[in-house]
Amino acid sequence: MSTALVLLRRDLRLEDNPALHAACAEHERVLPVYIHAPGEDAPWQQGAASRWWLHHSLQALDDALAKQQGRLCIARGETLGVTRALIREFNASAVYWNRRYEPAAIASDTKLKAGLREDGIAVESRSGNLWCEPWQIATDQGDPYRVFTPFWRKLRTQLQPDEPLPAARAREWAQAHGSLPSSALGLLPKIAWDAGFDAAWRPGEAGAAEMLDIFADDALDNYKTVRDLPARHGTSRLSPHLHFGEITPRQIHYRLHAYASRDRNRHQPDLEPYLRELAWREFAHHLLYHFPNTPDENFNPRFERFRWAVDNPDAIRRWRRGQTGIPLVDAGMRELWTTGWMHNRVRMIAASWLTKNLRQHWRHGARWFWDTLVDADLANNTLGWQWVAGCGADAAPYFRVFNPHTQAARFDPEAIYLKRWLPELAALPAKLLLEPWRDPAALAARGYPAPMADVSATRQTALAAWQQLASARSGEN
DNA sequence: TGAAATGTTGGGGCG
DNA sequence: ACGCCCCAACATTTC
Repeated sequence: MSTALVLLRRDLRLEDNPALHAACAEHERVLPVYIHAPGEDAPWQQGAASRWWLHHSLQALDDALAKQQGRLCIARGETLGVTRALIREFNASAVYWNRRYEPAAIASDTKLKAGLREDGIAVESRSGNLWCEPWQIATDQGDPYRVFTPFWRKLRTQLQPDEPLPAARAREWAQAHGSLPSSALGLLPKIAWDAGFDAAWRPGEAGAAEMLDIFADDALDNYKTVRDLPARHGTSRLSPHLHFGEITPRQIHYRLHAYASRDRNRHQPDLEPYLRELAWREFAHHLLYHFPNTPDENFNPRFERFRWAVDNPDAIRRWRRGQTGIPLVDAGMRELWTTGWMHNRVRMIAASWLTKNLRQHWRHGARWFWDTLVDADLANNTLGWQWVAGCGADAAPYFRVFNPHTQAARFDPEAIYLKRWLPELAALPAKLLLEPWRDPAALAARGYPAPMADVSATRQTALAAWQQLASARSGEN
C-alpha cells in the first residue's frame, strides 16, 4: 500500500488543494500533517493574532477531516526531522505540499526537499495559493514587474474563471497516534483578549466560503464605492482566509463569476474592481519573491538617506493604542486591537499618520501590524507599508499625505465608524467627531486625548523632508 | 488608492 | 442694456 504525506502549511483547506488532491489521486493512503516550526519563519515568526487564527483554522481542518474518518496530524519540531520520523512510521514514499513564497519559507522548503530527495523520497510541490507563480510572469524584457498596472494588464489576459478542484478525498486517511491536540501548540493567548476576534471571525474553510457568500450577496454590486466606507462591510474581508489558504483566488473568481452571471436578465455586477484587489495580492507575492529583502529594507534605495524623525517610543505607543487624538486613526487602531483587522482605507490613513505626520520609520508600523493582524502576510504587509511610506515599488509619491479629518468627512460622513470604535465620544454630535478642533473641551471631558500633532504643520514637515530627498537626487546628478 | 493652492469659467446681482 | 464684480463650482497645478 503506497502512502503519501501532505504537509499543510498555508493551505488549510480540502477543496481546491492541488497537493492534497494529487496525493489522494496517486496514493492509497494519505496522511495530512501540520508541523509547527515557528523558528523556521525567523525573523518573521507569526504574531499573536495570526497564532489565534491558526489555532482555530487547524481545529476546523481537523473537524472537516473527521467527517471523512480522517484526522489532521499535528506535530511540532524541526520540519525535516519530523517529516522523516513520520515517513518511517508510515513507510511513506512521497511528500506533497503547496508552495510558499516568503524568503524563510523558501529556504526551509528547499532544505526539506534536498533532505528528502537524499532519502529517496518523492517530493511533489504544487502551486496552490496564487493565480500565477511569481516566476511565470515577466515583462517583455524578462524582468519582474515593478509597477502594478502593467503587471495587472499582463495577468488579466491569463485569467479565466477556472473550475476549482473538488474536495480532496483519500481512499484511506492515515492516522498518527502521536498527533498533538492543537491546544498543545500554545497558540491561544494566555490572557483572554480574543473575545472580539471570536465575534468577528470564523476561521476555517467553511467560514471562508460563508464570508464569500456574504460578500457576493451584500457588497459585490456596489463594491467600487462601498469598499471605501469603513462603517460598512463593503470589502470581502477574505484576507485572513486567503492568508491561511482556506480559500483560493481561483475559487473566489469562479464563484463570483458564477454569481455575477447567474441570471442573464438581471444586472450583472462588474467583477473587475475586486479582481484587481486580488491582483494586488498577487503583485505583493511577485515582489516579495523577486525582492526578498524588502520586508526589512526599502525597495527604493534612495530612502536609505531619508531623514525619518528620531524614533519616538511614546508616539509609537500612542499610535498603537489608538490614543493619538486623531479620531479616524484611533478608531482604526482600536478596530485592529479588538478584532485583529482594520478596514483597508483606514490602514492607509493610520499608516500615513505614523510614517508621514509622525515621520516614524515604516518598520515600526509593519511590526505592529504583523503582530496584531489576523491577516498578517509578509508579502501584503511589506507592500502596504512601503507603498504608504513612499519607498516601495509603485509607491504613493511621498507628498501624498492623507488628511485624516478630510478622509473621515468623505468616507464616514455620519461618523458611524468613529462612534463605533470611540465609544467615549459616541454621544457627541457627528460633526464634532469629524471636526474635533471645534470643541476640544468636550472631547477632553470624555477622556479623549488632545491631538498628538498638528495635522497641517506635520504635513508641511513631511513635504519638506520629501523635498530634501528630491534635491539630494538632483544634487547627485 | 491626496491636499491645498491656484486658475478658469459662468451665472447673477447690481450700479 | 451693459459691464463690472463676486463667488461658487470646477479644473489644473504644485507639493
